Amino acid sequence: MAATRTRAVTPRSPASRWRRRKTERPTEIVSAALELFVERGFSATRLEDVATRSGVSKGTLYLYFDSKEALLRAVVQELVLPELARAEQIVAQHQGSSAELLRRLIDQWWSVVGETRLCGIPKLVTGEAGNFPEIGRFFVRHVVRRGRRLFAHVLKRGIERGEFAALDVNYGARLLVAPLVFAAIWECSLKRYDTEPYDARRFIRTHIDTFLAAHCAAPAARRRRA
Amino acid sequence: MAATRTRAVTPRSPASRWRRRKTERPTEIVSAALELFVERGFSATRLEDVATRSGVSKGTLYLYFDSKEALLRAVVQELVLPELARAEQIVAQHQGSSAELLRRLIDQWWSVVGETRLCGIPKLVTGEAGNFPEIGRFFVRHVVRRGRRLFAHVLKRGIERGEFAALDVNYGARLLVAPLVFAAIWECSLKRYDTEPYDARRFIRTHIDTFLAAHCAAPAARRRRA
Amino acid sequence: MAATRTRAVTPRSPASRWRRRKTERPTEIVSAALELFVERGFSATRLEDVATRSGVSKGTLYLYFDSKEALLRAVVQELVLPELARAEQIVAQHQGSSAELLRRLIDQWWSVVGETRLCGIPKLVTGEAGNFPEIGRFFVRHVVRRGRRLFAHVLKRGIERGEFAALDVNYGARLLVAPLVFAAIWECSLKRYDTEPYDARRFIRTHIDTFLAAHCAAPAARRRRA
Amino acid sequence: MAATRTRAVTPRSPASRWRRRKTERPTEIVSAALELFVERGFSATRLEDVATRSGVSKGTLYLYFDSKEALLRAVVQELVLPELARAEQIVAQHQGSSAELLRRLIDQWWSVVGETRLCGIPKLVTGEAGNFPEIGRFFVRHVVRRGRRLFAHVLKRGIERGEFAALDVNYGARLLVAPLVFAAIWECSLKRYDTEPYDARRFIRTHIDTFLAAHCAAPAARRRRA
DNA sequence: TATGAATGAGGTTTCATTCAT
DNA sequence: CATGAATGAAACCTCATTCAT
Repeated sequence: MAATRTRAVTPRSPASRWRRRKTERPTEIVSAALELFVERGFSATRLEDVATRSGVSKGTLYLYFDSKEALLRAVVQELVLPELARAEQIVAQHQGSSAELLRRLIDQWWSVVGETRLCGIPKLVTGEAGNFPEIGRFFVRHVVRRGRRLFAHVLKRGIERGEFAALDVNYGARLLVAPLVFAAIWECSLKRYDTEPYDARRFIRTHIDTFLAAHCAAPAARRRRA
Repeated sequence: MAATRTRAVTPRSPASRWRRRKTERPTEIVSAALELFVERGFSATRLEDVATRSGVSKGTLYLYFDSKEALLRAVVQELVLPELARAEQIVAQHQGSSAELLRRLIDQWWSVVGETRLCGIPKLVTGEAGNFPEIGRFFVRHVVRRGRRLFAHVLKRGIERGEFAALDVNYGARLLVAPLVFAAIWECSLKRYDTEPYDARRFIRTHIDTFLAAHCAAPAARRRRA
Repeated sequence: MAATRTRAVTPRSPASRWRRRKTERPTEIVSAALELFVERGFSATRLEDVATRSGVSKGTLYLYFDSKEALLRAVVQELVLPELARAEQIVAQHQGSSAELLRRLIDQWWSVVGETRLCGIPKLVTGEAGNFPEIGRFFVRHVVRRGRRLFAHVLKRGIERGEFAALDVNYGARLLVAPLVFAAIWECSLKRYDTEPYDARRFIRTHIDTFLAAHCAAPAARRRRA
Repeated sequence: MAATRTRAVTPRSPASRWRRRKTERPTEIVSAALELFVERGFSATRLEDVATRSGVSKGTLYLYFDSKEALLRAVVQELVLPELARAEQIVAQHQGSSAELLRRLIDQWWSVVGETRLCGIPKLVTGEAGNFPEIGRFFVRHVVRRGRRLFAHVLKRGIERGEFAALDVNYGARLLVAPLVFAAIWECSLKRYDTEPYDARRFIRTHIDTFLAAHCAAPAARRRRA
């Protein structure tokens, strides 16, 4: 067994180097850092590789970020928060049933997290939270709780509208999020080693179907249990 | 922000330092390694700390493990497989309803994984699978699939006995496992930074209740438990 | 008895420490490495000493050489081959008698090998050939055989011109080289412990005189020189 | 390129272990040490390998030798001196011509040095003399000079008997020894990498033939030169 | 602003030596 | 006498960070 460390790191778009403007630099660096942090983990990622992939020199990184840790912080801050804002907008603008809203929200989640590079964020943050408390605190406060509150809000809306059976929305929201996060972590870690058939979309559909089947107030069978 | 790196590492049993204990040593080392790998991540753990915590010298580690990677491999192999075997035994010996079996299995899972040091294994393995393919392959083959098969087997049993509604047991098993793994990862990563009320047992109960509410075929069977 | 290991290693040119000199660095490092490898042997030489003597830091070595072995390879390649080429040129351009050519060749050999730092190369290579087969193969192919061929060529020339008595030029060439190599090894190993009178030049003259006395075909040719 | 370090070291005669008596132990250890020092060099030889090959434990080595260096010293002392004594006896007892004596001496030398494990002694000693002055001094005083004196004595005998032309016996002796030592070093270092035809006996015969052709007083042609 | 050569602290790994048994 | 588990100093090598250009 040997750590897979020698993978070459190639610049993403060498052709466009000459026309890159300084304002875009930090974004490109953060983007390259995300990819490498996710691929290799924080400690195993060398800043030289981040530099190479973002098409700058090692020294340039320090013009924009004070340290490797600051780069990790920037990754979380700049790439995650905008998506959360968009999700909140969806909720704010939604008109139809709460079940439908939940489905849209979860679909959206998977589209922007599960199927993009953001996919690795959960693995990255949970992995490094112990060593970098500030990252952990920031992520819990500005991402985890904000996301949970969003789901809790939708659940509350559903209960108030008589669509969902009563339940503790705190735990309900956590339960809605858990398989999504699990799927994201799976996607960028062990999935590659598993040969059994797996379709992430179908997994997530099974999840939301199960949740709604259990908690939608409508069917008599369900109400009986509650 | 600074990485929390300088936490002192204290020997677990300083009294037993100078006795030859060839058979016990590897277990102690593996145990210390698990704790540190989980606390700090694989790369960030220094072998010197593993040595200190297990009460041996740096050189002694190499009497038992060829490399840091081999130590990681041993951690997974020696600490996880025995628990899986016990879970399989529970299933093999169970007599009552499948819903009951599912609850017992999940309770057991949380008792031995969620509430012990094993809690950190999922975070550890998913975090390092990318850099150590052999670990990833081993874990998928001998832990993930074996565990999934166990849950799938129980679901199949329930369906055949008319207790559960028909469903794809592959995805059903994955859905059963997901919140458990999520809870374990949460437990040893971000939980410490979240001040909102959270009780893991209750989260897991919400999960299994939801699953059974959605998938139990006969209302009668369900009502009996409630 | 104690190994003489703690000899101080002083930088060769401390003044030039902080100038960027990408092109000169490798040469300086190789040069320092040769000296230390010869003084102490390959294994006993610490890279830190090579760094100190060449006036760079430990890390800088790895900007230019992948490993300690690569450094040994560079030493052989960069310092030996140029001298061989010069010797071949002497042979190609020589006009006079073959005996004269042999004398010139051997004088030259001693001037550039026996009396310079290259003196230690035979000891170094023969000592490490067992542990580093690639070094051994390289040295045999590109140095030993090429040198032997050069001497064999001169012998053949002499025989064809009727200057030398017939002899197997393969063994003749080996016999010409042997005392040269021996003298070089002696020079940098045991000589320092021997108090008896010894003059390397005279030893080598004795050698070539003996060889020519035995193999020159025509007494006339020989007497002319005397 | 990688150092060939992982060669297995196997005990030489595992069957006879139980009947080994303590007086033989040191000899066996010294013998194993010689082989490994020659194969791998002094530094690269691990005492554990010496222990394994001589069929004892690592700790046992220290019952007989104070340190690794002491072992090296013992190797030289115990394996070389007896052979020198035998050579001196040959000279003392010889009756015939000096040329014949020289041939016998050189044949003998090659039989006991060139074609046995002693073959590696020159490489070993010249390689380590720099790091272990005591070894160097011992070897020069008790081996090199004693051997040289032996050859010088034979040359003097030949000159006095009118068999050899006059020559400085100091340099003559050195010249006689040089190709022998060279051949021994070649044998255990670079020879394995050279595919060209080579027969050590023939090389040595060429050497002694050349020497005698040059220095035997008999032929008129030779005397003229002298 | 951007570079990249250079640094040096700190990591993993090796192995001569010790010592309780 | 003999063992071999244990040690810890020291080696090779890495990489976040600096700074002259």
